[in-house]
Amino acid sequence: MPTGEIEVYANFFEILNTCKPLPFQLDEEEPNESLRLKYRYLDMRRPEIQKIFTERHHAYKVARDYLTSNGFFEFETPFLTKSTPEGARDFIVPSRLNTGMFYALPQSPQLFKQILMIAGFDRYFQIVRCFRDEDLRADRQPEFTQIDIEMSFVDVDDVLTLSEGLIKALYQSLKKEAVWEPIPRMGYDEVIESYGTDKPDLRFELPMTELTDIFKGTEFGVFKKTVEEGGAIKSLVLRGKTLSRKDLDTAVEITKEMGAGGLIWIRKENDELQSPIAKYLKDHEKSLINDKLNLLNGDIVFVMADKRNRVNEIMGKFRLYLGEKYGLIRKDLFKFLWVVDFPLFEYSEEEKRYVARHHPFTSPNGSIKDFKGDYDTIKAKAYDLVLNGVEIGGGSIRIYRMDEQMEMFKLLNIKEEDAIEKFGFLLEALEMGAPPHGGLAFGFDRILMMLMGLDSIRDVIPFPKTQRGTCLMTGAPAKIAQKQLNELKIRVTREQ
RNA sequence: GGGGUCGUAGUUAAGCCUGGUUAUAACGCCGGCCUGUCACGCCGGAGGCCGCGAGUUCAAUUCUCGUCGACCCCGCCA
Repeated sequence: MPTGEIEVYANFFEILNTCKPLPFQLDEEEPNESLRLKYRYLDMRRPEIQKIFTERHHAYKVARDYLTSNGFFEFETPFLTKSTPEGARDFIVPSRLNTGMFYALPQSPQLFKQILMIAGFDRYFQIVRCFRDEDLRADRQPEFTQIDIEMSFVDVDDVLTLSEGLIKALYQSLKKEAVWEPIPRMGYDEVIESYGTDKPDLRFELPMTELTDIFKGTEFGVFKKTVEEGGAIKSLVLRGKTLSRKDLDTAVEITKEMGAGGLIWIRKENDELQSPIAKYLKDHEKSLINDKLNLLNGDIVFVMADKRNRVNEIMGKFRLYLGEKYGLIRKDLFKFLWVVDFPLFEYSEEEKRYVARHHPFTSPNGSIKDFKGDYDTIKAKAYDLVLNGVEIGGGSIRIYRMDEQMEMFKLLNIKEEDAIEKFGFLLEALEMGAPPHGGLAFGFDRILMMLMGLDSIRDVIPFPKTQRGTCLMTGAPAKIAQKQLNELKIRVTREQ
């Protein structure tokens, strides 16, 4: 007892097991992570870790209760399934009974849940492991858990409303705090133009303001060129902070490291705009900048000019840098945001073609048959839920008609025979009275991590992998016996 | 594939920048003492290929390069 107030008088005792000195002490400072992972069972005895996993347990229950009470049925879908093109790299499992053939572990149960809609179970959910063979990050593991949801006869609004109820229930369970106002929604285009990313951290303001129009007739070479070439000139205004000349130079340097051609700063002091490019700025330009940005003395404006998507991308990163460096981020806040109206397609530099931004079963806004050939502007009925700059969920309304789905494959340059080979079962099912349907999936581990205020997804996973995808406790992955390889008719041609 | 941080007793750290005595501390471990413990106390002790391998140097824990491992980031993650 921590209080030391209770004493036990024993009449008899028996030692059930003994304990060697532990490789690290549980009540002292945390040992380094590799030791914690090697002896995960000892690490997990610590009260902080016990708390994490009891909370995780409660969160499963909250999700199951919420979805069950909303008429959802829980299913299990196969882990040994078929590799699908597009998307993340699959984990592969060789088949012994079918030599030379391979299963793939699912990146998500996407097609199965659509099939379940066609099977007449109008509301499906599953708390399911997903597998993606990509490089790891602080918030990414090769196997992770999703709360996967699919509903029939719904549109975007229905899915968002239902999902919002779930996230609020989880929030309440984890934060022990009553729930807040509706989660705001923003269109993808607006989010990108304001924050330069599709997952903005709204714990601080600092949106970008576009100044391109102001510089229509500028004499400053870089800006002039940008305007002529159809680029964008955008600004961030840092208020109430004092920056030295060195701070400003550092800021310029940072953006260059991020890939910017350059960054201009303008400072308002004594009602004057100071800047390295002040001499190129005409009076009316200065006053337009001043008015548009409502500048006060002491404000610092950072201006970048480049191709539009480049400015957005780099200023988005720079915004985060400023937020972090100048303490603008309110760490105590939880700022949710629905990002809606994603583009249907995006151009893949690697493949030199347009690919589905979400996945190839995502419904466009309207009929695909109205597509006029402009891959860049067509929107999808796809949405993401963002929390403090991290994507914690996403989904879409699906295509539910065979002809539309085939058209989609055509636009993605996927040959008909390939489509049939890969997804024939889905296409066939779509022809047998498939209802309109859609859904989403939450990243369960990420939600737990965020709401518990932890920095790593590994902290909320009982037996996580290291950044190189190994398990320090079991030693996986490992070589297998020659006999096993023989049974599978697999030969290893090159070892590490 | 690329960039970065870290690696010193069982554990957590200091020392390294600026190379040179016996590599320091706390906790843990071992032994002794203590008849009311409960973060016990007191006394004593053991414990180190300073991740590994090269190089520079009269001399490397310290400087350089490589390598292995953990972590962070870029690419990648529909």
